[in-house]
Amino acid sequence: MILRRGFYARPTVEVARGLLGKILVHGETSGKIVETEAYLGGDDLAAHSARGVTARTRVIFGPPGHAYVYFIYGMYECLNLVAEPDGQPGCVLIRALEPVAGIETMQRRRPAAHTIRDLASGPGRLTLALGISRAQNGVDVTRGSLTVRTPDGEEPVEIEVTPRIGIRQCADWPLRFTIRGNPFVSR
DNA sequence: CAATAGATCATCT
DNA sequence: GATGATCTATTGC
Repeated sequence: MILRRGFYARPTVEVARGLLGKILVHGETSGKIVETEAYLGGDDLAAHSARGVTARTRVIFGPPGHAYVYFIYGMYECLNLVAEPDGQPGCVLIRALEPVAGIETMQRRRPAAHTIRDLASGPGRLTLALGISRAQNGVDVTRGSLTVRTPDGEEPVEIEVTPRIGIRQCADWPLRFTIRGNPFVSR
């Protein structure tokens, strides 16, 4: 089942928690989402949307259920899914996946990864493994080649909450969500 | 094993 | 002109 737009048109934190355990699919490759972070509107200064609408951040303010892909550190791209109703900022950073399908393709795209565990355990890693780039910025994630689905026989997940990684502003806000004990969570 | 430097560029000041 | 929601290779113990 592909997640419908209504799933994303909710508060960002609920979407971030709800995405854990879901399957991110791009072409022949897919992986289970095991780690997310919420980036809010308002006074969350760590979020790209904190300084208002710009050429880069306009998709965060757009309709939910779309991909926000940005380029960072001159080398890597990171994937977010837009939450909140149209007009309100909020997005969820996908930080780590447990590879499910197309593993050989992922290994070809990530020669530096020597174990399955390292294939997609990080924001920059999973975009490389799934072949996601800025070409996917703004695409609709409820249809097309990039989607999120509920797994067959979905199991309940135990969620662990911690501060977000790699930021300076609001560094102690508990907005990082992981599946407790899952070995594919990044370090 | 832990610490750190280097890669490299879009975006905003 | 500085900085950043990172990753990797290399150095040093």
